[in-house]
Amino acid sequence: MPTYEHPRPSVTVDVVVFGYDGGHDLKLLLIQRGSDPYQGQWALPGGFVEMDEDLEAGALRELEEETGVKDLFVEQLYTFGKPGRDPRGRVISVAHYALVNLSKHPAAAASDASEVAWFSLDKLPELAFDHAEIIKLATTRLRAKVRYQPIGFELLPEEFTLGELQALYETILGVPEFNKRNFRTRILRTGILEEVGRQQNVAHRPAILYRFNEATYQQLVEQRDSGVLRRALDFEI
Amino acid sequence: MPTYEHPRPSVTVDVVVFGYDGGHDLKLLLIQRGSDPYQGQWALPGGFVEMDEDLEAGALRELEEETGVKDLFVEQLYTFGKPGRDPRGRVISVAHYALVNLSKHPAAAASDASEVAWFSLDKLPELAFDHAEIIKLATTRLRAKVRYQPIGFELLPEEFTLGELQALYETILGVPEFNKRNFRTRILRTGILEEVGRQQNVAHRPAILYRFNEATYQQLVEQRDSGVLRRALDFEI
DNA sequence: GCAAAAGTGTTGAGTTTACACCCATGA
DNA sequence: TCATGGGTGTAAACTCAACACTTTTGC
Repeated sequence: MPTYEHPRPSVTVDVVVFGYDGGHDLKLLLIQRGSDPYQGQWALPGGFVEMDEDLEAGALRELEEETGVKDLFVEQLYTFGKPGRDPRGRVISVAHYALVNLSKHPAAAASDASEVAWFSLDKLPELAFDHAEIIKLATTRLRAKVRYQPIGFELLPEEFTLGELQALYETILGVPEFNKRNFRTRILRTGILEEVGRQQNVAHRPAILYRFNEATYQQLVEQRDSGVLRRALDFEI
Repeated sequence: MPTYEHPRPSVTVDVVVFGYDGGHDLKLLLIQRGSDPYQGQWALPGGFVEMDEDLEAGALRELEEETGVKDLFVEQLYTFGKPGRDPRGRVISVAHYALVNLSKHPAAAASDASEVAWFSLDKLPELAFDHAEIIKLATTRLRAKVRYQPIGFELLPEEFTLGELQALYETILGVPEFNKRNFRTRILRTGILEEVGRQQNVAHRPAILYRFNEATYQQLVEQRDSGVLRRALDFEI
């Protein structure tokens, strides 16, 4: 059965971009739609995938075209394909999420789309299509993932203090504040942080600056994969 | 920009079906391709998605058409879209994985495809397209997921003993054997098992039969979502 | 000296691991 | 009575959570 006998849906790639600037909330990058459907409404950056590009590459391309933001961590999230989710016809969207540190990637500049802005994750505007649902799933995934994989580091500058790291975790997970002592012990125990210096010119004891050590992390992952199952299972729930 | 201005890729849904029959290995359901490309080679069940059907529904439809297997747990896995993964042109595959207990769903009967068979997961034939890669990802996901979500129950009959459950976990995770005492304590502590009787006619002390209690599980999930974060984070690695 | 945030010691409660043992059944 | 798998008691090792305390800086 050759391909051309089949009706073909359109395929888009959309990106949920989380940004962090050290504050007490996560930001989300949205664009204002310049044309119908949903003209004038806010939506996720994204667009139709090209015939000769990988999905992730398409996501990054659309993101740069529409918002000017590039060079960030991106990962596939889920594919949304319910018939009727787009009034133009059958459109299947391969959704991605991305993480970015706002101090490295300054204010997104528009080009394709009429407007681009960062919104606080808990003060989002009304969204086009099923994008609210996509964002909800991305948020859930981010919260789950940050607890067992060091993706949080993508949201921080190259060098950071343990206080900053802890504030980030509290922000992502939305918990009030957890015990400093125990947070430090846990993070440092993993060995994935590397000391790189000390804070300067702060009106308190200067904190040690750390950097994420990817090599050590990879070692840990391999150790785990190649046996030595610490706990057989863990219905943490 | 209306949809029809864009070139459209084809979209397929493929399913990695894991089966378990109580033995010491997991099985995988494959079909032998009846036409080119890859004619005669083994491949995942799947096919082109219809214009008016949901992705998951398409996966289940193709699965039933090609193998006769139906009524099983299915979940989206990942979308594979590298250009060149299908010699017919741009084909994007939304891969799913499914779990099935072989005693409930007897030998798959062919219809569309020329042949259908269950293979042991560690003795797979050469596979068409990038299906080996898809299976690898599905296996990784299954192993990860079974450790924190009770999906294992989909692979067992309605009622089962703790011994059977433990054997299943050992099979999925590929570990030699873990401590009986501790496995039992952990599973029972969660409260998601419900006693339903006792084994009959076995040449040893009859085991208690259990059933998975979905209601209790849902309660646990809600408890977790609505606060009471037991551990703030857990770089288990 | 004071405020502010960094960083540390410690202890009781709780959890995990490991091993040894007893139990009920059919053959 | 034996073999087989089901099921339990428990103690030492370890981990977690919580709290109070000391340190270092700029002003």
